[in-house]
Amino acid sequence: MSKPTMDDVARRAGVSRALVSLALRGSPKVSSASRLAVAAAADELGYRPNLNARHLASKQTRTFGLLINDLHNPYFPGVVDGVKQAADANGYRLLLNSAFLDDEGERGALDTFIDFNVDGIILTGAHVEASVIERAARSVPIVVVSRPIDSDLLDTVNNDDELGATMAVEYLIELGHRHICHIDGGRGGGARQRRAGYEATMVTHGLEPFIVPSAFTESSGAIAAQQALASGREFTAIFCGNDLAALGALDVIEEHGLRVPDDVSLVGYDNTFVAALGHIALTTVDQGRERLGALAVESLIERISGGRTDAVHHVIAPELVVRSTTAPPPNAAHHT
Amino acid sequence: MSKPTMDDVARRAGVSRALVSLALRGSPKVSSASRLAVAAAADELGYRPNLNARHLASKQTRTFGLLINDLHNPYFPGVVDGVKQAADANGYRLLLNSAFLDDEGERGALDTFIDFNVDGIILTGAHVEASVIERAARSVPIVVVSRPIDSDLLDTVNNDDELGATMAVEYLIELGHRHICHIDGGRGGGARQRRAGYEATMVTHGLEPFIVPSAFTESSGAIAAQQALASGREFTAIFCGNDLAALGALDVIEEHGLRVPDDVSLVGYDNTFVAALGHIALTTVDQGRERLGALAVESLIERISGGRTDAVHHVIAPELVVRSTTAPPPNAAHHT
DNA sequence: CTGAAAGCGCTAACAT
DNA sequence: ATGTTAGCGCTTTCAG
Repeated sequence: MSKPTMDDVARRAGVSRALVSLALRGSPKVSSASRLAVAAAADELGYRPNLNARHLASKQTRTFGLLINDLHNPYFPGVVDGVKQAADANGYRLLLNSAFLDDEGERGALDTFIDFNVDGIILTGAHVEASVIERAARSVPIVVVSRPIDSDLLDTVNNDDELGATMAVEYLIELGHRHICHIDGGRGGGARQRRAGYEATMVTHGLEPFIVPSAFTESSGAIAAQQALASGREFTAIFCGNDLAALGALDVIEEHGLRVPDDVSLVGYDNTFVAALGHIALTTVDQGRERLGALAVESLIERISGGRTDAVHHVIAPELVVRSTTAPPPNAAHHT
Repeated sequence: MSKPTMDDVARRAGVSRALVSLALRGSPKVSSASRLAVAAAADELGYRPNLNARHLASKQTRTFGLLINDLHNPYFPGVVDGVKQAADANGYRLLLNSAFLDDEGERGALDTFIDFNVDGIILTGAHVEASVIERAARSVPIVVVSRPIDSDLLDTVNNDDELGATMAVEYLIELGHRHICHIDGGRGGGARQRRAGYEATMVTHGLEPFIVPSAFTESSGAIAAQQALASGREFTAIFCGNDLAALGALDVIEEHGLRVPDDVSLVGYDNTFVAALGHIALTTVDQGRERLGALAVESLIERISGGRTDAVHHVIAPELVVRSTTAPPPNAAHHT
């Protein structure tokens, strides 16, 4: 005796299969007598609807595909939380896929979502070319989180990276820093905007930008810090593309016998839990990641149920979180 | 013009639908001529098979459900990596679900997996009662990672938590510690075994156990450390249930003006990336999490393709990773 | 309010 | 090697 089907329930309840379908989904056009009979029968049989059959017949899955690139980056769980909560609240399931940082994998994950007939896709941390995402967006609503993409085929949800970077750099300048290095985030989501914010702010203040290319990982942050130190260029502060890179930089700086923040100030981005550890206490910028996740779901639902078809690009304001890795530069006294 | 179906491909290639099905799945009983014609037609049409239809018809999904409880714990991404890699290698897709730490959610996630008809389920970090999991295991192969469960309905994959704990405590004892506190992991996977290892080792060495109940999170670790400190009981070292708890404890210890490892030695469990940060340099125990993930997939495949039906419980050896949070106790000189 | 009938797009015998 | 014929389990018109 394998799993009971809807027919079994119908037979047991003494009604037709169609009615069972309606009753189980709480349709208003079912008498309460039948409704009860069906519920009882389903319960006794331990009936569970076969989702594949349902999805095939209804052509919708009440499921969102969520593609996360780097599960190792503690930034993402926060986004997932926001997405998950909003999805739950709206009766949507989540199909998660982490893609291991390679474009081929991301493309494949997108295709799989579409083949599965998800009702919408949320991408975060995806590196794949925008055109690939746009192509996919023709068959299903897509929203991209934490990566600004200028497209009218899909929605995006971001914090204002440029503003966040500006806030961080302005803060360092206020502290008295003149030589501020930026370890950038390479292809990472929002990295370009943060770099732009850094650059513009430096220029505005008549300071010379000093950018070391890197990525959103600890190891690349370490390498970049290494290079910055080896370059011989003077700097008293580093603004890193994200927290992870800052962590890597922190290690290298201390290995070189320099102290943070006494010799070098350090600022990250994302306000991940690691930044909050008392032992690290990294000054950083908070994106409001739960909020971003929730907005992503809302966007999708607007398209699905609200019939919206034009793209919306959400931008929320980031927040500077000052902790203990920032202080006036060592020679601040001379400058005042 | 909506998505092309298999019929469209068949028509275009001038063959029957069944043949398209076979050709597309690389069956050997298709002439290379047809194979080519089908491939060409599919390509021109941009055909993609509808997975829901396929799954419904074939009654299998080539998909594993992966349930992770706490996405915020950096331990899990490692397991996911192992799982993902092994799944890819064997042509299985992954359906991830993070469950937000509540039993109801976990139960729901399990059901959803089953309703989706996944071919197997991998659970990690799940707190839900074993009986719930066992019930689910009657309809689909299940393997539980990093939580020892004595059941012959499902497989488990674990590191030897008791051994790992023993190694950690033995190491502290060797360093000269006599008063070692254990901040335990409560309901967390493997927590009971680690506690047992701690307790047994202490007793073996004629030392008195000092256990503070806690959980696998940073905040609970902090609270527990607070309690340990407030208790007035003497201790020169703490063995924590996992890295996260150790991080929380570390903060509290330092807030109390004590230094690690000079005043208090600290050991974690899991060897997450945070432990490896130069700035933290936490002594900890490595479970070999990628390996655990890979073994989980292997177990599932043995049941699915190998026809295995009796339960297998894998236990792999953990490894002590000594870093900088451990040192002889402050008064070591007196003891020698 | 309820039932009958026709698919959803694919796979899987069974023939040929 | 290829085509025919049934379904998989559900939803959804359409009558009544």
